[in-house]
Amino acid sequence: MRIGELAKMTGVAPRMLRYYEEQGLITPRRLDNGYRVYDDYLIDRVKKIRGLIDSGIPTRIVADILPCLGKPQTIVVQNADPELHAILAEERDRMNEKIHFLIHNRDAITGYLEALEKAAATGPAQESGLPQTG
Amino acid sequence: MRIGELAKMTGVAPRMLRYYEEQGLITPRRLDNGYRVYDDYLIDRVKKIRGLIDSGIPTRIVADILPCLGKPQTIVVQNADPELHAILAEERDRMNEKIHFLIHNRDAITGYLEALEKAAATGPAQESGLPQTG
DNA sequence: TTGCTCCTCACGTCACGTGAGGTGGC
DNA sequence: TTGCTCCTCACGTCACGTGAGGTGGC
Repeated sequence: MRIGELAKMTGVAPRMLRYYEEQGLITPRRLDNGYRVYDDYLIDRVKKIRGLIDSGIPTRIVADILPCLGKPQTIVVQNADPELHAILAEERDRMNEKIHFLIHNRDAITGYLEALEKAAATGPAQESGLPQTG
Repeated sequence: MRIGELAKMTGVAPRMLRYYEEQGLITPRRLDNGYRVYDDYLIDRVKKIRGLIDSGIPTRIVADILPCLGKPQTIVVQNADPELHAILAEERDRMNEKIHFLIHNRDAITGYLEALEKAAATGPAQESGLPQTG
């Protein structure tokens, strides 16, 4: 499949797929005309890459983590150096913090939205209590 | 309080506090020597700013959302234009997606870490099954 | 003076977005 | 030819990090 189709399958823009290639996260083959060709298994890989980057993990660490997330049967744990363990544990903690923060903020925004809708239903000039952030 | 103390209280680097000021999110007073002075209530505000930016909300939208999250008793819902409602609803949805993604990735990483630790306990040369991402 | 904090540029980085200008295939 | 996709530069942006070079207060 070519870059446009992979972009549609994953929701990741072609520009970003080229960027991830530049960062060494994916290495598609090329046709004679220079067009990139992607195998089907890369759909999953790209989604994982997006998930990790979205989690705030920089590309060079994504490159370390990726082999841990694919083809579980073939991962030889012995190969994992202790440094990777530390990196992963740190990232997990950071992700936990982020999850809590996100939930907190989402609830605050949801509360405000509900107040807005209630106000719209009962008429204008209302005041709103809402959950506190911080 | 000065910038260094606020940085300690919030975990946000002085450079970032100056950046948020540049973006119009906080406006500290100044001493005669040019030093920034922050009131106590800004601790909370800075934490909220961090939370929102960490949620992937850009500073110019943070500026819109901030007044909704502080001093709940005094928010007059009437003042909120429908555009803000749409922005907030969109952000809430985005945050929900992100939360799910983060939880999924965290679980995958946690699973791998557990496999690593089990392998370390039972000896080397083990293989690891782990939860799939994607 | 020493050591700490603060200040303002100002350049670097990382993960993007967005063109410009050109080619390939139906 | 038209319309679509693809290509490679290459500059812009946003939220930062990291100095350089200098000042203020104990």
